[in-house]
Amino acid sequence: MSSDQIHLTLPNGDILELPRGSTAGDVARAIGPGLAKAALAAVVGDRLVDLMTPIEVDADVRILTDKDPESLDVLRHSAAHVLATAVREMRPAAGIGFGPSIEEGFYYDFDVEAPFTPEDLADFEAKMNEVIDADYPFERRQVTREEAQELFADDPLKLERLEELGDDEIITVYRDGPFLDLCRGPHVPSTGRLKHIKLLSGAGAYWRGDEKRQMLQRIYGTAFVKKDDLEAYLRRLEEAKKRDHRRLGRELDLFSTDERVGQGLILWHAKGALVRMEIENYERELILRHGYQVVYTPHIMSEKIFEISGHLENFKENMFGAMEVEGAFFRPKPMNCPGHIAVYQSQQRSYRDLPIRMAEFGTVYRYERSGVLHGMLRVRGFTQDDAHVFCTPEQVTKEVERLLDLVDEMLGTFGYPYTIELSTMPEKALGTKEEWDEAVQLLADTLSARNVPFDIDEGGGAFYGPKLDFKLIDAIGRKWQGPTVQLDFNLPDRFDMSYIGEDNAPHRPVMLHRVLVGSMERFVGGLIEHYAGAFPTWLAPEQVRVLPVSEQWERSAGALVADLKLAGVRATLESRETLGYRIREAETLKIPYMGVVGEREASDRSVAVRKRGAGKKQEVMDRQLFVDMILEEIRSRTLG
RNA sequence: GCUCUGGUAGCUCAGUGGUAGAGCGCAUCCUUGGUAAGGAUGAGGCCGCGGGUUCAAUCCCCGCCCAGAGCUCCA
Repeated sequence: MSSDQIHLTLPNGDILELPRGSTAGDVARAIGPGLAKAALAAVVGDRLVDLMTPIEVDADVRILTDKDPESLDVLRHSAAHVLATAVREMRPAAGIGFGPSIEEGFYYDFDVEAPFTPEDLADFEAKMNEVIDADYPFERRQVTREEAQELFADDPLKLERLEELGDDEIITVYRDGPFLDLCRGPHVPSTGRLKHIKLLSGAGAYWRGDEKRQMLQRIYGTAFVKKDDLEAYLRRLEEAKKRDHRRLGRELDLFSTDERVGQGLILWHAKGALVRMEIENYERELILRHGYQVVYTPHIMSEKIFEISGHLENFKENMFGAMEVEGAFFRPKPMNCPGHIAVYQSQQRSYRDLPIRMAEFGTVYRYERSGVLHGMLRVRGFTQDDAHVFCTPEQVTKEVERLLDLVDEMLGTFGYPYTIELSTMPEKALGTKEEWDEAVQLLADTLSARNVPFDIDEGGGAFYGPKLDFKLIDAIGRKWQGPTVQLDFNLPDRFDMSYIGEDNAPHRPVMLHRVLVGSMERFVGGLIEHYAGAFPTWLAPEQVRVLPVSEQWERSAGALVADLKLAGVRATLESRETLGYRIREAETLKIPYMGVVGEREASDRSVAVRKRGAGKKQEVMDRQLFVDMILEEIRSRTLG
């Protein structure tokens, strides 16, 4: 076997022998002209590379075509270069920053005098299509540091990036037509391989994401292999817009904000409050069944307790300022844990008392910078369905398991599939590395023991402990922050918490923080989008709207409303305007059921039931059956 | 907080250096309807707030407040 040959193993097990330094493109050509033409990139070993990168050692090689999901990343990264190509053609003075592919597309940051207008984006997109039509090959070239410095002499941002590259790193540049970029790759073979691109928006972005650095102008776009995929993505953006909880919140009269009240503070209207109340009632019933006790603690507390808890040390920038009362300082609480600990410490605890599972719908206030506020999803005052489990070290695993069950039951009720992330020690943290490792291990073991899959979020823990984050997946596939379970080996120390053990000596309890919905505000905001405003009957603020065909049948219809109300169903009577108008209105308001009463129904005490979204497919049924059906639907919290 | 964009009737939005319009909604009247908009009439505006330029500002300029798209950060 000669040393200038390498052996490349293909996915089907075949081994190709090629000269050392051959590229993945050569591999594709060796396999066949069809694949050579279809190839976009390749995976060599475990590395994603382009077809121009030389291969120096024996490896497994897999050629990627537009059928492989990995090639989408490459495609989008190349699209970012094509964007920069277009921008540089039209604005030669534009400085260039970074241009990576991201989850749903790509962006490129430019250093320009003035922000881009929507018209600019349209022009750039047109230019991009010219670049694509020109089908410039992407040329990869390895260069020395000195060469690179010369090539990018006029691009200070690129020079800065170059500075950071270690001496042992390979420096490569990529050219497509007139545009040259410092870039690690990989790229598709030529610009003509990009078929379906779309520029989406422009916005400011700090250089290197650092708010102390200059603001660049970022252009977001996306690219897909297939036209259908691009169109489906754009449709999904439209769908997301339609579901926007701020818009539905107003249209359905669920909540509002008021600048006189202040930024990031939610006014729950009667209908929104009903949705929240149902969730709270459900959850209270759920947790009492799961062995929790419910407490209430004050909204403001003396600063002393936040000194003990470490919040003034670690969370101060998120806390509202102090208010002075008779020489003492008070603050709105940013978390509920200190209050719960104080309840725990109101008496001496025995191991026989543990575990104590203490819950509260606790309203907390956090100072959030104005720019991050967003509808109900990011606010300054919110109510957490907070709970703390105080237990012995031996009980932790069991308690975590119980929490997994609780979360599973709760999320099932709302129809959310979910994934789990385990977050580890962040930079700014209380406690020792050993305590953290122990806690992380315990959580991981508990999940593994039940065969629950999870991802690791390195450094994503809260400052006081590692956590499990449950990510909800909504009806259109978006991820939302869901329940969290956090282990805390720190607060018990800071508060010097104890319980008396079997040995008649004091011991330190373990503390678990957990939320299910997280914040009522964020959860309801998310639910509005998940259900697109069409709440399942048990949550719907108005469950049944009864419509007499004409005012003549108002008495009969009114009797039905009375029956429904008596049974505990939220029902209303609407008799103005035409029947068609009222049906349209009820559909628009996404009321789950309409009950139409006319001559026929009045005479035999029935009702024509029209279900939301079902159009003319209605069912005439006995009124008692109708009431029972609704009640059962509410009782079982049926979805959709 | 930063960059940009916006703020006109309850909502969605037009509009102009000479104090303002549409559709929906709302009110009243007519209509008494059979499954997604019946008709007529009418009310409703500190044109976000403060200052400046101007004979004159909703419009131009400055500051502030609020909202939106992002950046950074989070339940």
